[in-house]
Amino acid sequence: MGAPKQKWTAEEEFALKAGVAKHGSGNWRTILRDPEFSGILFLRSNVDLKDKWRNMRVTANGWGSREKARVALKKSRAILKHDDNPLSLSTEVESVDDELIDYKPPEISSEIVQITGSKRPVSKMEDLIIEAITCLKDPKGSNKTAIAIYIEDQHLTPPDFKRLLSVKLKEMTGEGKLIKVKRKYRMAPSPAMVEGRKLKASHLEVRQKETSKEDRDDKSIAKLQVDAELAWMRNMTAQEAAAAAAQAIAEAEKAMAEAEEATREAEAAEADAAAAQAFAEAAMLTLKNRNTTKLSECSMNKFIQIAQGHRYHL
DNA sequence: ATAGGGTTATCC
DNA sequence: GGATAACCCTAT
Repeated sequence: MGAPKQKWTAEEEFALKAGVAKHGSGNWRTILRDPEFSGILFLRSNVDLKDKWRNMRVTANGWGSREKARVALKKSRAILKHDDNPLSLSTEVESVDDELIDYKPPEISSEIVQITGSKRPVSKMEDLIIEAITCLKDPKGSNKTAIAIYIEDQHLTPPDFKRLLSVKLKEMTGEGKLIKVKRKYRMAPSPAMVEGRKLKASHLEVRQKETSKEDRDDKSIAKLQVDAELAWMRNMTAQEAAAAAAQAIAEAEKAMAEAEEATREAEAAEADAAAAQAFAEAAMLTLKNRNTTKLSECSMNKFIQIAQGHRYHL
């Protein structure tokens, strides 16, 4: 009753080879995060990549199977123990890498960890579905189309994505991970949810504080636009996200004040754009200066979308 | 997070 | 039923 085996496509294999060529064997997570490959390998986890690479390298050689390869390796290790020349093994092993692909050792890249404007890589379809349902937060559940649109919005997806989604939804429903009522899917209840409600309740206090602040006079279109974004933030469920948002709002309002200052001399339309951009920048700065891993997936996605909406990129 | 041993599904 | 590929488990 387990999940059906998902065979690797030629395209996926190619992407894996290219990924190893670029980042080196062993840097599976890095390969997965690379926008160049994430679109193709988005269904695979880092462990999947590792396992596949193992399979590929054993079949690429004379050894027909992993078992034989393992035995052969043990043998050569045993020989090494009594051998005066340790190089005999190392050359042999290195050639394995070189034969399969133009393998480049990982170089120290000084690239800053970047969350670019492009879609984020992920590992598994199941995670994507859970993320979509959670973020859509429809109490009655979300239908397949809504889930598909959400995921396609956030991530690069292959042509047969909808079919894969259908298969996975059915599977997860069968496993009891999802509840399906009238073509709508929602998360199956779990003990952890009790905790979630408490967090949501405590967040209400944060929300009300913010609301009073926003009710200030302001007819600027930019302000309204920002309010819409703030409205979303007030709906965030995760406590961490609420904390981050509160700080982002503080930053944004400061930025707004400055932007409005500029409005007096500039054209109104220009000012709106500047204010909106200032907001995105402030929100992004706030996020960057925080431990972003603590943020919920939903909030991160939404922030990225806001930034993209303002054509602002990290 | 990765490596490697172990297990299961699938194909012949 | 064995070989293989995909998946799982666990130590580091």
